[in-house]
Amino acid sequence: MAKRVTINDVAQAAGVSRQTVTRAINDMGEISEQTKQRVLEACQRLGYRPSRFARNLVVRKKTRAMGYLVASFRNPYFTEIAGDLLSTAAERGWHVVMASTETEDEASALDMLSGQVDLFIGHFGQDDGDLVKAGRGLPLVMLERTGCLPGMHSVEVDMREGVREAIEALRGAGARRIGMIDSAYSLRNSPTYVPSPRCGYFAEFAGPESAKRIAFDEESMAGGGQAFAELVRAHPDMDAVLVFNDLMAIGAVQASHALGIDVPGQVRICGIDGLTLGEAVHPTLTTVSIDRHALVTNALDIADALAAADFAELPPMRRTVRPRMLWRESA
Amino acid sequence: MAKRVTINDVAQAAGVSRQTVTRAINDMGEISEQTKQRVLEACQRLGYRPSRFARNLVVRKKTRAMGYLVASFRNPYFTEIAGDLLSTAAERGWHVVMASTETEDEASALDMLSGQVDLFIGHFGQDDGDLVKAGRGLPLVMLERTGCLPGMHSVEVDMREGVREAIEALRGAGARRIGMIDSAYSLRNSPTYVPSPRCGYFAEFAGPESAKRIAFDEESMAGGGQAFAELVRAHPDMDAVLVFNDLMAIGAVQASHALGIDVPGQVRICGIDGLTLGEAVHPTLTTVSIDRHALVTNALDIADALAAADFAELPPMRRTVRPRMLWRESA
DNA sequence: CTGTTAGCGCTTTCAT
DNA sequence: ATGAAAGCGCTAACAG
Repeated sequence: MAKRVTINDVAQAAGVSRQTVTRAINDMGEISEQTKQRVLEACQRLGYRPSRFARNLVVRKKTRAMGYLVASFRNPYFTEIAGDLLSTAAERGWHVVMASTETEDEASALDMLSGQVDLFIGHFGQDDGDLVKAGRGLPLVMLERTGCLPGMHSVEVDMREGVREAIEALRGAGARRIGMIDSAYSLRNSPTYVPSPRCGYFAEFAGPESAKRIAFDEESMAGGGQAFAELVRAHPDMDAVLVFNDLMAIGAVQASHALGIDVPGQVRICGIDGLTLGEAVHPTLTTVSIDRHALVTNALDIADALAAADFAELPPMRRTVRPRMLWRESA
Repeated sequence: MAKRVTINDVAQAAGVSRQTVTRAINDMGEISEQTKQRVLEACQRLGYRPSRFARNLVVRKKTRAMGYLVASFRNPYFTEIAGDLLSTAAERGWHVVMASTETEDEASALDMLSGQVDLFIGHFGQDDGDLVKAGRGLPLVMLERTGCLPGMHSVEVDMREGVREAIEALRGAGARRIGMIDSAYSLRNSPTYVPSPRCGYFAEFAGPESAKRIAFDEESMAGGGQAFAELVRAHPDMDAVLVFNDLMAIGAVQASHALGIDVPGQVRICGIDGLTLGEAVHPTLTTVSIDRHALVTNALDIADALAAADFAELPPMRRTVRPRMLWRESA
């Protein structure tokens, strides 16, 4: 590996001092146009690139950076959050370094980014201990989950309340035999299916006999369609279904056409998330809407608080966002 | 602004030297468990966070970072590219700092990131000059566009060929009076609508009389639906329409239901992009598909080449990706 | 207008 | 097992 071209090399080549080189490349004035050109020409010739680390080290202006772990780029729920986070973070003077945990595991993503950022934000799935270790002890702002270790902060979504409201609303609309389509996400970490928290709340509020009407599949439109077909076949009398997320719910709505099932006449479908995309299907998707903007804003408030304390370990901060029913056509 | 807590402060507080602190916080061994604990406790107490800049400055391992400007998080085309870029970049040892240019303009995004990254990648819209200036002369890898200034590299998509093929295919399927739905994006920078390049190719291949059958609207499903309605009203005899992108095309397909127009029987609809989402509508969307993965891979090849040259100014590199028809049901 | 001096905060030798 | 010295590459503050 050839030695790096530094400001000294350029200074020497141009026959000036380092300081003059600095003045030229940052056009700071106090330099004659002639020498400036000579210096810039030397930079060009030597292929000089200033070290961003050296510069940031010496410049007082503190640049704050957060690492954001994106769970999936295939689910608009996460990309909408990413977009919101990016623009809001920029407004508040944050840089956002992103990593995808779709292919890579969370720990290695944290590990990779730990030298580049001041804190992490994301929807985390791994164990608390692994996370702080991989993150080199940097603060973590956890979305839709609570952590128990020091340095872990969180923005929760009160999904228990959301599910309760949805079940109640479906009942109010006349539904009697409600089913649920759950995510098979747990299969990624465990050999056997474990109901998601959302599914747990469903069981809690929909009553014990409804626990039979549960199907699970991968978190995609196709998965949702699949599970819906399965559920309808096994329980022809089912008159409503709560779906783990909108992506799967949209798949269920699509599948209903192929299966010749009238929605909401025969079966009511209710998703969770509140995606805009839910308006693109027929019938449009009724859903438990999560306020993504509030989620992001709360997370950034925590980030700002941490920054104000120079990222020292602070007592855990917790915020909660309350979802609300978004009544459209499918239920 | 309180002075930053440095390694020296910790060393002093723990009654050891800086090096010992380094050993403790990076668990490097050659240190007694006892002093290590004492040092870590002091770190905790003082709220010490190592400076990532100082560390990166002195560590030999070079970390490479790219700035990626995302045009929109509301169009899956861009988020799919983002996801692909993120995972591929991680594999190749790159960090990706992202900024959204949906709310912020490109120049200020570049300016903001210029101190944090080694090069930029993105779908750029602004003038070459503004871009290099805002990017502080860092190399730019432009997606679906060519730049003329030194330091600008690009991965083009041969959309002229793509549109030619689409028009030909529509003609081959029997279409005679083809229209186009264009993006109104130009209105963002100019006071009056300017046809996009895609629309230019359309005019070139669809013949002069088709130039009357052009409508434009914002790049969204709603915009596509709007434009489709407008076009159908003005030209009831139109038998096919090429749409600027899949998002708008999906909107057009949705609108066709409301308008009672049979697709493809009455009007054939062909999008551009090749989104997976095109399979979620009925009828599924025929489209000119762009290989996003190839786009990203080519961009990263260029990035790697630049990194290999320590980001010195290299002669412009250009790659081209060829789109291909993806024949589904809507045309 | 240009050069000199003095660090930024950390890790790497190399002693001890 | 610990400490001292020597920078990493750059810019701020002052001289001249």
